[in-house]
Amino acid sequence: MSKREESRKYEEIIRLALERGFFMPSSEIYGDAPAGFWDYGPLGVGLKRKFIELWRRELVKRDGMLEIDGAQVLSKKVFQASGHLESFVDPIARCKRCKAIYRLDKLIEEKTGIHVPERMSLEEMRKIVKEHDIRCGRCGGELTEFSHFNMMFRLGIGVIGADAYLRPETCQNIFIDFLRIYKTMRKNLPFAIAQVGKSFRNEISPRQGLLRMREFYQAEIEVFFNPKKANEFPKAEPIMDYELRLQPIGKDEPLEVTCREALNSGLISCKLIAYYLSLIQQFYEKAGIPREKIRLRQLGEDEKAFYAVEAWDLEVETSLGWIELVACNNRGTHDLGGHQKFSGHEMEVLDDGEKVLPHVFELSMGVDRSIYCILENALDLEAGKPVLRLPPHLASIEVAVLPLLSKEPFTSKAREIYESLKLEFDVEYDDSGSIGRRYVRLDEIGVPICITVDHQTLEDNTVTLRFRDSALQLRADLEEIVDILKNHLRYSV
RNA sequence: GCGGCCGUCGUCUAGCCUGGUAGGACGCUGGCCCCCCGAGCCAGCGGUCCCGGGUUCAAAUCCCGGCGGCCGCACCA
Repeated sequence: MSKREESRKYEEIIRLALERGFFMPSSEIYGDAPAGFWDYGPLGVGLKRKFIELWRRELVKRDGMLEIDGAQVLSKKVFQASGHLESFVDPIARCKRCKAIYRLDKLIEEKTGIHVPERMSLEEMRKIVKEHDIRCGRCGGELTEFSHFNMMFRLGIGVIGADAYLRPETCQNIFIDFLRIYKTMRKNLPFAIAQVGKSFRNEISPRQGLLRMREFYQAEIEVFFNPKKANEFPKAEPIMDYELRLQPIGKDEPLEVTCREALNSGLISCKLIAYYLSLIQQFYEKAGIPREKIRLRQLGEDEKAFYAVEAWDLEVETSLGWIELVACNNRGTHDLGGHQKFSGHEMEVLDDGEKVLPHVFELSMGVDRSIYCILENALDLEAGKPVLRLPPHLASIEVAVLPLLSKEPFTSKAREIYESLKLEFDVEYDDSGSIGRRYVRLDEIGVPICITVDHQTLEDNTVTLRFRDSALQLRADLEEIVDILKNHLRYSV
């Protein structure tokens, strides 16, 4: 694909999204609409719901996870304990003269070569700036307004305006609810808690549509386990021959290695992690992303989040490069340990008579980014007219019912079929314009099957089924329609 | 946040330089036609010209500020 064709793909997705109602900028009719906020339209909602249903099926249900739905506003202490108040932060300074804003740590490292650790105080940085006479790189002005920019949205609760924050990741609910869930849901280690919901990050410069938003959906899974038993994991046996696409630190390309090989060679630290990496890779294959466009890239020390011990990013290749869709982190005891310390509640649990503070392995998925990647992957521009080749089980509209001619008795018969299907399937009725025009329009929004009422229907109660991906047509008796649809639209494994 | 380019019906765009009634294509709606892959004909709908301010008799057009978009830099726990 040429560079021009690549950028065209992104533009085509945006055009399709705006023109057909997948998603749109929020507050777009007002001039002061801030960047990084997007609304899902009718077709986007359907796609997102089905994507999340697939996640629920292939991860939550498959693995017997518990699911919660937590508050988006959490107290200040939650983020003291999680480290976000201190670490989810960039040190910045401003030029007195030209008002340019600099990342202080980056500026110091660039000018002096001094490595600035995460925890260096503003005072220390101010001292270094003074000693080395670091000035504005643009105009040579003096640096001022040393401060931390925290990327969490701060809120004031109630009349006194008590400090609270919109969660920057959904998983903190899982950690702070862990104790009650453990005590009430009768689970033993290892087990997982899942949650899908909104998170909020005050990005400095959000760009590229659904790929970087200030308000976005995450679907997160936190697996609690005893670190001593991370290799005693019978569930992993059936996937030991499954081939992961791993890209370890220092490699430029992913390797196809079975879980068994990855474990034997020490690429992956334990069976538990190999198992969950397999589940997440399989999930994206089932969402229609070709294997060769998926990789699990290991993150080095400089790239990992402040809480991560071992980190793999599931990435998908698009016209815009490799996009990070899922952060797979071993968070160790960072979170339960932090909450134990700050709340005073003991988070240790009994495992075979032994008290352990569970370790946590997470699969933190970006839903909106995934939706973009699925759309881009599905969009076929080769045919001259765009065709959205979504997996049938992700299509917002599953079936369209069309009278061949927009007149009686075809329309009544088609409406009758539409009425009989609309509660069980996501169906649309369309009688506008010519049949060819309707097929093209329905292809563009990814409807996998059309049912056409034609002359023969009136004689023998059969209809034409027309398939999006092949453009093939076949006749079917109305009696068997429901079975055919169910078969074509079900999750394929 | 910085620099460059840009912002006009749902979409793509002409008009901007050189100020004077916002035009086209596609789409959409209705009708005719009665049609299996964007047919044709007729009629119609659709625009705070991104927002605010300034200059002017007059601003889509010129100037300033803001917001947004794209590209590059930076950022992306």
